[in-house]
Amino acid sequence: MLDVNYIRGHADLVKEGMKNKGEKNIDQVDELLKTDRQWRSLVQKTDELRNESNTKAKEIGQLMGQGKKEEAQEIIEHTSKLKEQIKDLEEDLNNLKEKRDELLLRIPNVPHESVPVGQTEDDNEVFKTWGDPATDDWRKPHWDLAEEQGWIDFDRGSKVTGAGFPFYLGPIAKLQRALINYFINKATENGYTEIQAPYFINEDSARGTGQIPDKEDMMYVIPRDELFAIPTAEVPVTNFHRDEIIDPDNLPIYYVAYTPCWRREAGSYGKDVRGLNRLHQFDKVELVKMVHPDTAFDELETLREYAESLLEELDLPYRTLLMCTGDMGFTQSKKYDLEVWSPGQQRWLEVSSCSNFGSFQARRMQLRYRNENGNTEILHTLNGSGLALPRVVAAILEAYQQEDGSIAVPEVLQPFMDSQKLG
RNA sequence: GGAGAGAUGGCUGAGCGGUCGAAAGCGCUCCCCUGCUAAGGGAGUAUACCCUUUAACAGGGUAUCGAGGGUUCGAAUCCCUCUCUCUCCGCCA
Repeated sequence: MLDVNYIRGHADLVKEGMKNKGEKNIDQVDELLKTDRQWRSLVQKTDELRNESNTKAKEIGQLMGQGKKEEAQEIIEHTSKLKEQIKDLEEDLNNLKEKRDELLLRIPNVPHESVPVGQTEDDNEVFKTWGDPATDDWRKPHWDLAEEQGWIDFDRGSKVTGAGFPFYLGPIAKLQRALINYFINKATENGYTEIQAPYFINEDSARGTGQIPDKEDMMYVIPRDELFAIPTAEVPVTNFHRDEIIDPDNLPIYYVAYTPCWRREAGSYGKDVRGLNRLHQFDKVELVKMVHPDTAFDELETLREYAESLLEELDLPYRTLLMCTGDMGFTQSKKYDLEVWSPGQQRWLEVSSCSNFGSFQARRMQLRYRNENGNTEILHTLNGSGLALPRVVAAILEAYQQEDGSIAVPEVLQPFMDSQKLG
């Protein structure tokens, strides 16, 4: 959520940002400002009446204390009318406030000036390419490899749960465990605090990070207990400090969390969902940062570089995209995507998304710090995958397959696998 | 799941219908005194929003004593609902 004060002063910038993000209801800004004006004038009126009522109530208290009951009674008659007026006004006030907040929640974050303006994924900027994407065509796609060996069982996953919930067996299960360990160890060596988070979240948390109201269809719901299965560790971990005021000495805060992630992925089809490309449940190691506003964009660069270093150490060719305004989503002000090269499929697969949300998430969740002057200020939040497992597994299977049909284990994972070969 | 107790400011903890945004203590900040690793004195010390005003400060008002609703001229105090915490029993990795 944006700062209303900011919108009041920069309505044009907000509208332009919405237009660039491909939002349709740009009129909402004007509607918001109108509602905000109405709300404020009513606040003023209501506060005045409340003031009068409070003053009279105190007088009554004093008169009662002095035993002047009759004088008190006169004032009581007057103030009981006041009370009704206040009640009416409060009802309007609540309605306006609700409408204002509702509109405010539906206005997206403004893209940073360094973000390229564009409409679709074709307008994303290739920020960087690393390694040599192998275009020789003898390599098999990972689903052939894994099913030949009986390492991933999609069919039994479908039987037991449904499509997109595979079983991983033997060497692949171990490989995933190795990746998780490698990712978490590396992150903690780089200053991140390891944190294990709940896998279900309540509605307030979903609203805090912006899954509600924008993206609620992406989540699995547990209606009986009014909970959601987490679509990413970002949600519980960022909400960890919700409604808190952080001591500036403790900034910046870095967390690394491994969790499964659940996403409904409604509307996906075809090659996008083949094999491990897109699942309803997958494992991910997530990085979350809470930082001083002045450092947020520098922190985004170090976050990106850190995520990139993981792919480099795994020796997997990748490219980094700077997402254009139209492709980056509701809550972000700037976002990079890291895509690993899948030689068996001859295509890029997204394995990390590093975003700066500015104060957008933190304002929703009242996540603040105390600045140099002792005043409270909204923190800035960032997060990035480091990394999402299944597509990394897919890339490893494909890129590390040898001519003799065996699959090598990336060097950095060998200590965790006690082996140089899979299987 | 059953029975009971509770939720107050950074912390401890009073208040149980009026002068309470809230005693006291601790902690923290500033000042004074004193002077050697201590003690004493004073002042300040929640958050959000609205208005006025400012370069910044500041001032006025409103709301908030777990959350929401109710009673009342007036609620931290009374009533209802919910959430959470603790104790005991049951169940369980």
